[in-house]
Amino acid sequence: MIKIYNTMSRTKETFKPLVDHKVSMYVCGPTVYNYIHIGNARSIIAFDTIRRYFEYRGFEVKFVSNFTDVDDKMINSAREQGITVPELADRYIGAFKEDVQAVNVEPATLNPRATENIDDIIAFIADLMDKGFAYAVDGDVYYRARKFSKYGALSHQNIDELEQGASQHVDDEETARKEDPIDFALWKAAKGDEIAWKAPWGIGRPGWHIECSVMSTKYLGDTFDIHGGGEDLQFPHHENEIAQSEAKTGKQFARYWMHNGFVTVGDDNEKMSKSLGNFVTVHDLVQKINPQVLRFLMSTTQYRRPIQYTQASLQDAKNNLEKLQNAFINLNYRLQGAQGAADATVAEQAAQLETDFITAMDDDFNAQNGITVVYEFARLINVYSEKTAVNAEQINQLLTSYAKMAAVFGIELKQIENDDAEIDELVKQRDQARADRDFETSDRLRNQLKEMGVILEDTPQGTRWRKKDE
RNA sequence: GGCGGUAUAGCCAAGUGGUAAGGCAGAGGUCUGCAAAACCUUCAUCACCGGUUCAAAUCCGGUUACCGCCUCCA
Repeated sequence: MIKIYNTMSRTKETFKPLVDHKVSMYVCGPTVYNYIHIGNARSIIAFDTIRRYFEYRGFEVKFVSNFTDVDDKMINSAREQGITVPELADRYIGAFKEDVQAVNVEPATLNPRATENIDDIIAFIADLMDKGFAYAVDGDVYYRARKFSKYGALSHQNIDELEQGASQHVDDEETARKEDPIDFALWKAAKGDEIAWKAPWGIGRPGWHIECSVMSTKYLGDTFDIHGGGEDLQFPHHENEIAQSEAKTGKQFARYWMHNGFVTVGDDNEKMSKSLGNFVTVHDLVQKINPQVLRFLMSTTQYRRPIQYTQASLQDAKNNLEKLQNAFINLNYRLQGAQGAADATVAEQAAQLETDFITAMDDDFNAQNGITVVYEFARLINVYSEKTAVNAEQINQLLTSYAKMAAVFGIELKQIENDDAEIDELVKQRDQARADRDFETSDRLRNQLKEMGVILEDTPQGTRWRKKDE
């Protein structure tokens, strides 16, 4: 039984999908006006891990994540760069896809774009106007938040206690146009010659919140299983999505609300964000480090907990990842000449660990406990690897089971593939020197290989080598 | 002001009543010609104060510090 912490109820609830063995998920995607930073990546990776775990447990997942490809920031950024908004969007959607692929995120089932759904958005807004939940003022359209009685239920806010302008992001001119300061924009009238579409109430573009209501219900149905995003989206974004969607359909919107914690930086553990300027982009980071290390750092903390991004945490992730990879390599290496009988105790222990893994992950995707089981599996494998007699079939079973677990976290474990004749030759020469007990020569050769970034490992089955990963 | 979250070893971190998982780093050891990899051993009384209980990191009350949201944000 998978349990999910539902932000709406603030408790862990047993997950019961709308349709047996299927999960429908919608996760709010980025506004594509620049590269994503590792805080954005955290969210994407957290939900990718959740999605992968559902798949591990045999669910079929329909995963929809949008691109916000028109808004103020898009318009301003495009203007500054002297290109059109669609050009800007195409550029950064391309970059987004490269970045998430680098950290091994499975492609979404669908990545709808706001601008490709304008007709649906207009129809949705028109419906809200008909139902009395929306009103037009000088080409803008606003939602009457107070009319939706459950407004504030998700974030557990009382409308009357919300402090106006606490975030210092209110626009006084806009507030003056609204019936109530709490109302939010569904449609924004075009200023000047900026990108715009024609709607019954005037030329303009959709507000931010409406696109998610439209695209999620369009592709997943009026009611779907899971809606996710960063915890900063709880209010107002997700609150507004609920208000819009449920006012229109009269049905429950998302059934489980999941929110991931932030990546924090600096001594005071401040939230990483574009507006604070304290961010590291995935694009830059993966030039410097193995993307798998970033993936590992991001996916092995429980998704609701914050992650501290520091050099030390990165180094930690690198060491741990290597440890897991080494176990795979060590056992894989024993495949050659494996002729022993299977070990029943080992098989039993492996089965137990699989059960432990499920127990850990079923509890609201507790990755920290899940990864602990993977470490234990690695130890089991290493111990087995050192046995004099091993069984090929058992090796394959262990490796498959182990790799499947690791894959939930987006960790790809694979055999080292060496195809460098020059290195092979040097290794061979060193082996000969060792056989001749000419250790001066063998050590010289080993140092020479080290200079080339090659690590040697002498095992009872022979010497093997691998490139040192920076 | 309102709502919420954190505080566990040098670092990361699990743990919601029964006597502190796991990983990194460190120390010692095994294996090795020496290494590497791996394995074994070792390393904390849980921010503070008070209370409930046979028993609390875990429950209650209070204090302190830090973080997030309150119409840009993952």
